[in-house]
Amino acid sequence: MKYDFKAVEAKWQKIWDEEKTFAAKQDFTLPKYYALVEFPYPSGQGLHVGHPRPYTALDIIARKKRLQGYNVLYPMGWDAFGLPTENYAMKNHIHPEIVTEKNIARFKSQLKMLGLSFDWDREVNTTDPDYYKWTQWIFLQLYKKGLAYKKEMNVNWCTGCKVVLANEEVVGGKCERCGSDVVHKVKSQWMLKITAYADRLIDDLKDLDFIERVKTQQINWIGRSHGAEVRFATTAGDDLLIYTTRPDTLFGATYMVMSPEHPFLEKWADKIVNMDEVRAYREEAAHKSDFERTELAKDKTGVKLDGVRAVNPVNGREIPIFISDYVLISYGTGAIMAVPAHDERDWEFAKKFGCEIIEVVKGGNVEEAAFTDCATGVMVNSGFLNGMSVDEAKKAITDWLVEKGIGEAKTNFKLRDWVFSRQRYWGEPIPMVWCDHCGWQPIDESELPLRLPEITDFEPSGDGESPLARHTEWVNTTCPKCGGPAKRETDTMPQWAGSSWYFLRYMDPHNSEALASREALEYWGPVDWYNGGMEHTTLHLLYSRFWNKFLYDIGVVPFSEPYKKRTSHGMILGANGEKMSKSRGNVVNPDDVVRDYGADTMRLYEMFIGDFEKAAPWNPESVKGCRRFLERVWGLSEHVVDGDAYSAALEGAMHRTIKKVTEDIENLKMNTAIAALMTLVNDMYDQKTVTRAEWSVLLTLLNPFAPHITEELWQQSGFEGQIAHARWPEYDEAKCVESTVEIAVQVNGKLRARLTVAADIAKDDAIALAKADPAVANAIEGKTVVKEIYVPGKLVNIAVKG
RNA sequence: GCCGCUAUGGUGGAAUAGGCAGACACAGGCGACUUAAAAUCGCCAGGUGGAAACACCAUACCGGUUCAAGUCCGGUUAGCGGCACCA
Repeated sequence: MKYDFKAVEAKWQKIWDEEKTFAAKQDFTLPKYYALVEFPYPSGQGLHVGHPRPYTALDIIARKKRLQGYNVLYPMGWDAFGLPTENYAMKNHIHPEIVTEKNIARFKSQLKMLGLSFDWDREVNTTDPDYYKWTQWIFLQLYKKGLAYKKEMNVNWCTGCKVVLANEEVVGGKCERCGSDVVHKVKSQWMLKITAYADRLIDDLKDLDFIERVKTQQINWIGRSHGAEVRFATTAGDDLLIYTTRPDTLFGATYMVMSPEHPFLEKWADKIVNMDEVRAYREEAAHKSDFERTELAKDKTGVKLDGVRAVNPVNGREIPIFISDYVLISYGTGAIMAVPAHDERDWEFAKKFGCEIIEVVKGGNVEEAAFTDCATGVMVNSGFLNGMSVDEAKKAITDWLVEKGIGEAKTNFKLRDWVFSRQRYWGEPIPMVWCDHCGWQPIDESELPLRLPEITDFEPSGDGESPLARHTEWVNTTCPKCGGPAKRETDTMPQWAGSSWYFLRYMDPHNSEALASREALEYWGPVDWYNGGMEHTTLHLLYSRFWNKFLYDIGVVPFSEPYKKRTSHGMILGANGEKMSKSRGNVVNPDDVVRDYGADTMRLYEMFIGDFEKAAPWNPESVKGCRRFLERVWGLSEHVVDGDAYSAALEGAMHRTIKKVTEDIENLKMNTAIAALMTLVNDMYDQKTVTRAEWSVLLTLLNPFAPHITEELWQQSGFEGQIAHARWPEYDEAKCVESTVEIAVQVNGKLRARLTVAADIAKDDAIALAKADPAVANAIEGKTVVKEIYVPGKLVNIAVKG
């Protein structure tokens, strides 16, 4: 019979659907496994060949775990709020809700076509009011704990999307999504206090099984540094507070620098003689874009304050104060002590402005360059610190500062609070109300979900106001506190809101009383294995860890980290090795691949394409090889003979393959697992016959990769039930080794012969046999044997001299 | 600038913990079947030289450790990613 993949795949997809074969069981006594892939944004373009790579990989994990007896949760849903849908809706005059519905239908049918074993009864959709009710509920809890606040501030404004962006969404001065220029704008914004979790977001990474680059990227992004805050007296009266990571160099502080935006400048306006110059500089700095500031990084500019000086607290010396845009108002205290001898930026500035350079750590030549090595230096010119190492001095000076009441140890972070307002329609309404008497008030939880009003004019106004602001009938409401007239918040939440907790909803998706029941959370959580893109490392992944920790702190969730394990897949590139894109004309459509070769071939190829973590180019020719392999498996069914044991010829190969495939799947090495299965099939063809025992094992091992064909062959071969309910085969370690092995014989590391010997041959016998080989004898003749090495089962190496 | 990762045939990629480099495929060559082609099956296949046996060279480059290095160490180059005036 011919392998009719279309009929086979349609048949089994229908059966799985009708029988709910892959639904997670409600039996909380079974061992559980929660496998998760990032839910997609249902774009208008439909599925891309990149999507199935992680979906198939975790599908294989999920299917294997089921065969191993686990109750598996492998869910899927839709991260459906967002700008592309809104933009498409505007262009085509269709409501975003309808666009979303259409896109989801398309995505869903494409995912089903791939035979992915998702539990479709647990599908979630972030734009469903029953879902975003809980997104809003979490926001209210954040507000009640003081972790959501509204603040007027300088924010990133995308000129393309006409919307405010979080720091995480700005890449190299451009919008992460559309690539447009990002400018600064002062706006009143809802903020989430992610910085309150900065320490824990770093420290708790330690015990997680995340790939290393994810951990380092999050650590870098959070950017923790340890140092001290020190108060410098000034002749203006106010003390100037600074932050430094090098308090040990305090004796070398020869001037100070304030950020041009520092609030003291205006306060000191009557004392600063050259205030005009200061204001002019500030004006200039404000007009520089982020890009310009970076470009000019090398060339320091600044203005010296005339009329105000600071006092170095360690020696009472008066030192000058400058303003310069190399000091950022947003980090630390917005002012620094400058130690030109031991900081490159300060050194450069000092050279340009003729400031004094005092060496306080010996080890370099501070006239030539700043000496920044902390490991080897010894303190000099530093009073009571002289002779100490840098580390000793840091501790000693910090103690001294505390004792004198002029400073203290301090930890700082690069991480900023999360800008949480977006001036767009297609997002969750922020459930807050402004009352002129009572200020910001949360709406009552009983009023959730606060639904998006049905409007037709959802174009952004461009003036920084949300489209919702135009709808006064929705905006005007009453104050939940005093009952007086009030206005709703018209900004919506960012796209990252709904995805910050979706993994929790899957555990109990239809619960109307809570985001999920306690029992479901306790049983299913945390996620055992989460795979997703590296581009989400400092966005979704960080945000969702933050929300989960918050929900843990308020007792809603019983685990403090949402994901035990995190892996990441490489991109699938076009055949020319470039990123797939319409403009490059190298896009491969999964529909075409499935139509021409079938879902099983597509799945197999996606896994066989290469190292899962690395990018790999799509090779249309190579797809055929995977199809050919499945044809060979199909053809093998004609060679099946009775026999409930392995044949002698294949026994070792069977055990080895089971071991290899079992371990490789667990290590995400799907490509070598498939190679092992190919080798086994080749061996089976060499044997001409396959026993039913061997056949059932082959089908089971292949099932997670190619579920349709294996299900069909299982049924045709008369095995009981569905293969989806079969048991994963076991292997016997002892039977994985062969009784005879081929070993290599080297002379001075050079291969001279190969010998077939008993696997358990003694060292002396192996060496004697090796020496008896003519080629080896020839190579060692007349020379002195210095050393003889025997690596069991691998090789003999004879080292000779002369 | 700082931190991290990567480099293997014509191609994608294998190679546990230092132990036969190139598994498994793709593309290619030769042969069988066929009127022919496709499909399928069998064989060959890192490079150079040689009819062959065989020899030499070979995991980006240079050096080191070792009986033995793709793997470990030092240096260089190229590419990718992250951070980037964060005091």
